[in-house]
Amino acid sequence: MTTRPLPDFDLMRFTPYRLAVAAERTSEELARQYRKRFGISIPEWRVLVHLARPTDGARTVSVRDIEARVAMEKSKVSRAASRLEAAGLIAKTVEAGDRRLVRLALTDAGRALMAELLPLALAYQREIEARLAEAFAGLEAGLEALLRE
Amino acid sequence: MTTRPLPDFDLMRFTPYRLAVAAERTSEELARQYRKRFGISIPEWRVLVHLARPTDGARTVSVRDIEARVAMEKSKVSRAASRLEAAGLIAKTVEAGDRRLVRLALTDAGRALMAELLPLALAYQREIEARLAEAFAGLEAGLEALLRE
DNA sequence: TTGACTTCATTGCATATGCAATGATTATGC
DNA sequence: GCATAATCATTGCATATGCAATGAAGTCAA
Repeated sequence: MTTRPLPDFDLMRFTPYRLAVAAERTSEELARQYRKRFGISIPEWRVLVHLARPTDGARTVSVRDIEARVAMEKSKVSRAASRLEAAGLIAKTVEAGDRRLVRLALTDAGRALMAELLPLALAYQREIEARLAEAFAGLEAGLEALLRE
Repeated sequence: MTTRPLPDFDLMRFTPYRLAVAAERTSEELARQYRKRFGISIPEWRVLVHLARPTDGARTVSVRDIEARVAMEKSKVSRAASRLEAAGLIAKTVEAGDRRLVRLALTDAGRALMAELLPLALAYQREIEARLAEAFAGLEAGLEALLRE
C-alpha cells in the first residue's frame, strides 16, 4: 500500500488529447454557425458537402459510399440522410441497377443551402491558414503523416 | 432554378475535418485498450489522468477545476467522476473550506490502475512520435498555434 | 434453380451527450 | 444582517451515438 510514484504524464502534451481539443474547437466554431443559422449538424454537413462535389468520378453516392469517404458510421450517415430528406435538402431514390443501394442527391433547396454554406467554410479555412501562418504547413504535413496509412 | 455551380470545396483538405479524423483515429486506438482491458472511457481516463498528477500547485481538484483543465463539460466530468467513484477508483469528499466544492482524489485502487495505464499512454505517445518522425515537430507547432489563445 | 453467403441500409436498444434547470453554498451590496 | 447575486455540482430531459440485429437484395456455385 506504499504510495508508489506514478509516471509523470502531462495530458497537455499528449498528442491524441491535443488533437481532440483542437478538432473540437475548430469544428465547434463553425458548427455553431451551421446550427444557429441553418439548423444543420456536423454529420448532416458532412453528407451535404460530399453531395455537393460533382467532380468525383462515377458518383454512386450511396450511404456506403459516404460512410467510406467521410469517416462516419453508416448508421450516422443513414440518420443524417433521413433528417436531410425530411428537411427537403436531399432526395433518396433506390438505385435502379442495384436495388440495395440508396442514391442520395441534393435537391434544389439543398444546392441553394450549400451555395450559402460553402463560402462560409472556405472563409473559415482561409482564416485558419492566416491564423497559423507559417505553422500551417507543418500542421498539414503532420496530419498528412497521421492520416496516411 | 438554373443549376448554379457550387464553390469547389474538398472536405479532405478542410483542416477542422482533418483534425477531427486524426483525433478520432488516435484517440480510439488507445481508448479501445482502456475499454477492453480496464473498462475505462475517455472522459473517465481524462479525469484519472488529471488526478494522477501530483505536481500541480494548490491542488483543489474540484469538478470545476477539472472542467477547466481537461476541456470537458462539467456534467461530463461529474458523471465520469460518479462512475469512477462507483468503481472504487476515486473518492469524493466535500471540501471543508468551501462546502460547494467536491474534492476528488485517487483511491489506492485508482493509483494502482494508473500505474498500469500511464505507461501505455507514454508508449503510445512515443509510437506516434516515431511514426511521424520529422513531421512531429511541425504538427506540434501547428497545434500549439491552434490551441494558444 | 436453389440455397448459402455477401452486401446495403435501416432500426432497436442501451448508453452518452449537451444544455437548461435545480439545489446547495458562498459572496456581495445596501 | 439580510436579501440578492454568483458559484458549484448534480440531475432531467431530449437528442445523439455505437453496436448488434434485422430485412432486403444481390452473388455465387453446384
